[in-house]
Amino acid sequence: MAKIQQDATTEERILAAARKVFISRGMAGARMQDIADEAGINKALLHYYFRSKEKLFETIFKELSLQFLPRINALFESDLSLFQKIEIFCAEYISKMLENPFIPLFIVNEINKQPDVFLKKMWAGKKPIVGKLIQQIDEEVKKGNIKKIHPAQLLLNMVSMCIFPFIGKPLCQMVMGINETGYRQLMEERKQLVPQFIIESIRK
Amino acid sequence: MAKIQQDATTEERILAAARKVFISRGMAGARMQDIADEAGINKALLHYYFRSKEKLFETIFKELSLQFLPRINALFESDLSLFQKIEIFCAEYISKMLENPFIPLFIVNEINKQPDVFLKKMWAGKKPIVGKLIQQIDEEVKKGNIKKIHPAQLLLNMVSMCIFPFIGKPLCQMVMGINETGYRQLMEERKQLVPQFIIESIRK
DNA sequence: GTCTATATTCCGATAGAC
DNA sequence: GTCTATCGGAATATAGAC
Repeated sequence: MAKIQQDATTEERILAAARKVFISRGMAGARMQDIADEAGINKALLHYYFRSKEKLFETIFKELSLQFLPRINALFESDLSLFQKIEIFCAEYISKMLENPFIPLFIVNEINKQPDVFLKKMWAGKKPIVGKLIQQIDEEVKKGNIKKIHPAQLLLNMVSMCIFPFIGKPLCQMVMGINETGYRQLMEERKQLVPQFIIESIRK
Repeated sequence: MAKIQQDATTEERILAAARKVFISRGMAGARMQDIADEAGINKALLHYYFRSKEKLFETIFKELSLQFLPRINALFESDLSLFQKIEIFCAEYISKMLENPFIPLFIVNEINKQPDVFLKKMWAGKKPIVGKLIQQIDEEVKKGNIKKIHPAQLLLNMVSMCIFPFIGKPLCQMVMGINETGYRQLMEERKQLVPQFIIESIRK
């Protein structure tokens, strides 16, 4: 059942296969045999390229969980206005997740399984920088431009509305009774709708 | 490492232990040995009471995922106003999750691992009934009481803001740099804040 | 009902030929 | 680099004594 592109190098084929299997089954549920089958190679070759299942997982997790961090940090630390940051964040983030709807659940899930050392090992101190954004929210409140709100709550609302619909995708589809197309339409709409929703709720 | 109450029956001790282990590690990550240790009994007894790991998991998953369904359906199908339903749902749901912060991720995660047959087997047709709530939103829009919004989007916003902060708990704590107490305070605040936030965003 | 001991299957990892 | 064959351990499940 090898579905990975045949023209890629072996290492690239392994990575693509590992990405697919780890995302859909998680570290504990993934099998090296499945990854090998998916890559169209032998199990032993996995260990030749990556010493162990853990090392392979580490590679994939780092890649997936850190891929958007530079862009997010650049956005949040930029000199754009608060409203502009909200609009851009929602639109970009939802677009990215539409390309790969199962990545957020994969990441959140693995983080929860290893609350302690995990992140220090995987992220080595890297994390989203929200200081300036928080400060901007506080300033807008003080200036009287928006309603009084705890900055962390506003940030949490924004992130929740962007990410949860992907984390709960199957559940959403079942409850709403919609198919793949209906789901995608809903998500496309949210790129504009979520920022509107947030801005309406905080403006005076 | 038996931490379960000693006065309970063996079956109850097994269920309590299984709940704890399955919630924190998931079906694939859980070990029958861990459940036995947690219950303070022998591995073989698990198979005596529940034929297999799968049967035991099924019992726990059904119990946890269906426990709030009757109350939610009763609320959504009631004759309360739209705003009352939003207020009660958020307050009750956040309260319940504060007692057991890891249940939502457990459920969402397992659902995603078995998109197809899983729910039919586990829920057997049961699911949240949102028909009347959707209808109420449509009516309020038509009456001109609230802004024009797709009912599914409003529902999705509400559910996202209630559930995601628990699903992403460790991530939230890390990004915000807050401890357990700070996190709980934030969640307590959200019981009032989320309904306010929603109502502000849709009222004209 | 509860235990110890054991069967059985599965899976990550390695050895060694090509 | 890539394969086949196999080791060794871990995990689910069962047998059988008490």
